[in-house]
Amino acid sequence: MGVKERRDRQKNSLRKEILDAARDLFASQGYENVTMRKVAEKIEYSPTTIYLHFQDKADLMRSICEETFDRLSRKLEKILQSPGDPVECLKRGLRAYVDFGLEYPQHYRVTFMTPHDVDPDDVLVAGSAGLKAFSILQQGVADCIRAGKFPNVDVASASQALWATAHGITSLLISHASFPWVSREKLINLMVDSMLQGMAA
Amino acid sequence: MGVKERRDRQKNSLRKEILDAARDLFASQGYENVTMRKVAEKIEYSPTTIYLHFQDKADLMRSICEETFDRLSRKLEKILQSPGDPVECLKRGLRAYVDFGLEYPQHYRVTFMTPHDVDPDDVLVAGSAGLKAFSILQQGVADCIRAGKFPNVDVASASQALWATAHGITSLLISHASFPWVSREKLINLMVDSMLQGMAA
DNA sequence: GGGTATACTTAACACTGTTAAGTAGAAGCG
DNA sequence: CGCTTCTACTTAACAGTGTTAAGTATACCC
Repeated sequence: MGVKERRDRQKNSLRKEILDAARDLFASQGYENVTMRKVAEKIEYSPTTIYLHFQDKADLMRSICEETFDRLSRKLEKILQSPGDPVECLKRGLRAYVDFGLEYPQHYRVTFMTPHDVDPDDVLVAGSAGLKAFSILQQGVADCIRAGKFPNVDVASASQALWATAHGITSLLISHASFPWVSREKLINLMVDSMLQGMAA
Repeated sequence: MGVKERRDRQKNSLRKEILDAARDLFASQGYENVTMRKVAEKIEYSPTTIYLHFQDKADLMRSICEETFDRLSRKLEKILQSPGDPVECLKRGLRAYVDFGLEYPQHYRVTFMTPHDVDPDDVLVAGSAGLKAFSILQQGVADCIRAGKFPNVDVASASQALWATAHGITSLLISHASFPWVSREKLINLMVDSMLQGMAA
């Protein structure tokens, strides 16, 4: 019964084609400026074919964001589980977070800069890819606390504050790219260092 | 020649009616979910009438955001020019910034969480209302530096870092409202205090 | 009162995401 | 082989969007 398998393979390969085309378009033109018809034209199928593989436009974008954010999660895991001072690891993790956001601004925008929870059902589903990355950061914070590096703060507060810090600079650099920022390096260092120092106090 | 004046008055009053209707709708339903036809229906005019007073939908929203952010600017001016420790003033200013964003999430979203500068011409125009508020904060930072409170940091770096800090928590609370945040109070205090402490070090 | 400017509306365009209905062809089965 | 059924896909259409061009009634000016 290899027939069904071949069919599945074909179906999957078209799904991948759609994802590839959409990823390109979303990254270069932004979610709102990409139409289903544009994606369809790029893969040389009719627009409705996409709906055989994805529920709607948002679902298509979500799939792509999940892929991309999985890469961030893996990178963060590697960084935060590396040996050495946990605070130093955390610092490197936060930097990696910002770098990632700036490397995939469109994905970051859709995942973290767009309101997500009108529907209280899919709260967990909606930003799940992004929230997984956060939970890894949180684990890094927990390591620091366990090592006695952050007295007087709890895991939740500290990790949320550090997330908001990294998100603040990431999202502002994305939304106001042509603002006369000081050196990105300097800014990130100042923020991350100050915040980590605040946790350590 | 009071005729033209009366006409102007009438024209202005319709403009105000449009602004009032649109402000309501934008605040309650969000920019994307408000259509020109909805605004028109609310003021009981035809949709095209709006275009006699505003260039397009974005222009309408921009006018409203400018109004709203002007109120923030005035509030920040009052806070930052009040007597006492400039660092304490700055802290209160940052808190006011976050509170403002949470009070007008839709306005904040459009002004600060949406990319603005595809067109390099209207960089200054686009987020002008919001950027004015930033420049007032920057002045507060300058006061702190002048008072010798922030050694080892320059005005630009410090104010940008503090802006990003306030923006980080504001925008995350807006975009992920149903995330299990720790107490808002606690979070803002932790972030602002840590960052200010970092500047003071 | 006749001509002109003003304020507004109606109709339409080009486009969007999405769905319902239709079609060619392969698969399954006698 | 021949018939039916299922699968992958397309065509046509819907309801809606922001926006513009063309038309209309009314108030103003002389």
